[in-house]
Amino acid sequence: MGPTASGKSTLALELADQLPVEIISVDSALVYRRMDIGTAKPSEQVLAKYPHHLVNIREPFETYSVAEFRAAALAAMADITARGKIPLLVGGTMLYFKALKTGLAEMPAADLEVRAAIARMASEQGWAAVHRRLAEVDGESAQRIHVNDPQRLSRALEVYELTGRSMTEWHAEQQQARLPYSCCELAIVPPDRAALHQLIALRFQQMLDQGFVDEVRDLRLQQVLFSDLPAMRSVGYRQVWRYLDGALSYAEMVDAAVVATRQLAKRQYTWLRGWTALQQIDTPDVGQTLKILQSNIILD
RNA sequence: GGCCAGAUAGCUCAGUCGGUAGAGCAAGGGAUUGAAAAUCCCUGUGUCGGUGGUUCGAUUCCACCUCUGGCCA
Repeated sequence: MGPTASGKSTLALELADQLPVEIISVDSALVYRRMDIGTAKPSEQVLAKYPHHLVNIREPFETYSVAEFRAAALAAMADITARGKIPLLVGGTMLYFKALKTGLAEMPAADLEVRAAIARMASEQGWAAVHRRLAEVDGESAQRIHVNDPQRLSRALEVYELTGRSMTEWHAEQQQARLPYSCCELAIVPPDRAALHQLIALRFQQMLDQGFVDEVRDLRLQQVLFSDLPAMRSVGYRQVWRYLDGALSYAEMVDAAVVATRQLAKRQYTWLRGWTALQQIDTPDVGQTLKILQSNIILD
């Protein structure tokens, strides 16, 4: 684990050179095909040499979810271990790691029709009305979820509409998932935030040099995409989209994208600070990482 | 060189009829259960350009200076 631009991918490849591992990507953006430059996806050559699971498995107009990730990751882990290898989970989508570690309640998947109905209610009566409605059917969730958080309000009400039971009830029933593996939970946590910020700006400039704007332009030409698709809301893609719409100048786009990346990194730090049983390293150092893995008896 | 406008938070700017100031953005902290690179919540930020004057009291009024922009020469 680790914040964006901390060197996770490179470290993973170096580990793969020395250990019998297969990489499973834990990343909500790498799942999308044709979103390569802006997601800092490993090159085709690298992907060919080092098999990556859960990369390039969706079209940009499709959705993905933490539940789909969890199921696919568990399947990949079973497959990899059955072949006598070690799964190496690498990525920065902390909710996915969390779901893998502690499981998910057995609630139904998203339902587009119900979501549309809730969105209609919100546009007609406001999100405060949705919040009041949620309070009627699931007081605990209504208390937990802020009135201004449309995404969570919508989901909580959606679960009730779909099942007639509150999200709170579903959560209460959830059983602790135990992964049938011994795990080493390791994060790269760069101690110098300012240095990481510099790296983030540098990396975005490199993405632009590699033709990131053209990548987004081509996506818009080739597929029917909307700015509110999850894929197009990703860091960088959202800002380039607005630039191509003429809503931002080039300089504004660059600035906004770098800012959004910094803010992503900050949220990742927050996840990591609260992570229990976390091994931490300052830099993506292979030697140090191998030592930590050995002392955790992961390796024989 | 002259005239005009400006100088206030990291940035863009508002404001104080004279009682030492506040928005947005940035930043920092937090939340996070099928959209999570998402979506939210909380919190500061300060020699109010410098020096003098008037005043009980000046960031606010006055003078000079410095810098920036515009116009004129």
